[in-house]
Order: sequence, then C-alpha cells, then structure tokens
Amino acid sequence: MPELPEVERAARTLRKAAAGRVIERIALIHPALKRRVSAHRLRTLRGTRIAAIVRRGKHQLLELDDGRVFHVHFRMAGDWDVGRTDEPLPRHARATIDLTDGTRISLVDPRALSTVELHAVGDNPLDGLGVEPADASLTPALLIQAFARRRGPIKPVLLDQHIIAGIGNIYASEALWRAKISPAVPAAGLSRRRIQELIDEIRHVLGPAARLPGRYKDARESTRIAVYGREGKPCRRCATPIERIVQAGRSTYYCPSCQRR
DNA sequence: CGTATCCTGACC
DNA sequence: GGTCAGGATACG
Repeated sequence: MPELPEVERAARTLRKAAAGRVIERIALIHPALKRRVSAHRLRTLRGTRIAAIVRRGKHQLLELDDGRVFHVHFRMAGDWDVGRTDEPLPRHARATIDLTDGTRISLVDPRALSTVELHAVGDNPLDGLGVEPADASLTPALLIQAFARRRGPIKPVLLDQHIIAGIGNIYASEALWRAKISPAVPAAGLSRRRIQELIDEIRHVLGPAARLPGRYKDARESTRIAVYGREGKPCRRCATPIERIVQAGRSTYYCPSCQRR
C-alpha cells in the first residue's frame, strides 16, 4: 500500500492511538525483524513514553521521551492495525507495540519486508533523505542541481529518496503523466519551466500532505490513478493506448503520445 | 548505471 | 509453476 499519502494516513492512525502513551512492550514476531533489534534492547523500551510520531518521506519515527527513536518503514506492504492486547493477533502481524492502556498496535505486512530500527539518542535516523515534497525548499533550482549529476531517465530519478522523499512507483508515473513529461527523458537537461510543472504535479498527486500550506484549495480533488496499471487502455487526455515499460526493474506506465521527450 | 535480493501472496 | 507486486539496498 504505502506511498507518502498512505504512510501519512498510517502515521495519523498511530498518532491517535499512541501519541503521549506509554509502551508496555514491543515484540518482534518475524525473524527478519528480530534480527534487527536485539531482545535486550527491546526490553529497554518498557515504560517509555511515545512523545510524538513524525512522518518523513515514507518513514515513521516514534520519538520517545528519553530521546531515542523507534523507526518504522513499511516498504511495499506494511500497515498498522489498532486493537487490544486481549484480542487475537491480526493476520500477518510481524511486530506489536503494546501500550500500558491495553492498546495493541500491530505492524501487519503480508510480504514481511517492513523494517524497524531503534536509534540511540543523538543519531540521525534519516541521514541522506531528500527534501519533503511539502517543503518550500523543493524548488526548480534544487532539482536542476540534483538532476545535473544524473545521466539516466527522469522516472527512476524520481524514485531516488535521496533527492525527493516520498515519491513511489505509482505516483512517479502519475506525476509525469500530469506534467506531460516522458518517463524516458534524461533528468539532466529538463528545463526550469518543466521542472516547476513537475514539482506542482508531484505535490498534486501526493495529496494534501505534500502540498504547500495555503495552496491547492481543493484538497479533496480527486487524485484517482490516471495511468498506473492501465496498459493498453486509452489515455484519459488523448485516448492513445497507455504503454508499459520497465525502468530500473520497475513498471512505468505512460502515454506515448502526449508525454513528450 | 542495471540486477539480485529480502519475503509472501495473488493471479495467470 | 511462473510472474508480478505501491521499496530500498548491496553489488557488479
């Protein structure tokens, strides 16, 4: 499920259930998660208050009141399930966060690719992460500079979280379609004007959490998927059949007619 | 830069 | 049985 809008929604769910509350225990169920944080370090979380929940890109940071950070990334298929400690675990529960009030938040993830980390006081959990789409510092000038070092096509570059944080495979195709930019054009060499259009469309497709405050009045405007997964179906602008190509191992969908090189 | 890899489930 | 999946990273 998760790209930026879905992670934003999940973080809000978590905030509602857990912000300001105290951890009873965090349990890692799946072996791949157990490998990441030792049982000993997990036990040190008991009695710690969750001061705040912060989303950055597709990352969720549970900021603990002792300064440590419990860091969760859903990867391809993670999500939160909020229940009670006396209920049976949901299907595909990979970790649980039990609170002293009896709430159990389960990390559910059929593919078990989600990751968790426990950061010590003072480390930066998001070293190298790119700019947040809603941040005013996301400007054409910034991207011109970032793109200049890239030789490859724009679409895989949009997925690079070191540049802009939070664009995933679906919305990369969607933003390029809306901006009428071919996914195959070299990132370097896009004009300032086209980059500005691309930034606007990235903010549009990623929804309210990616938009600058005070802009885009129509926050509820439909963000329905226009190209992703629509191979062979007519382009919603020009009716040309949508094509699918593979770039950097991921599917890209685009209109060969109205997305220009 | 592309490719393999981590995992599991859904679908052909 | 094979392929694909809304992610990220290690590697050649």
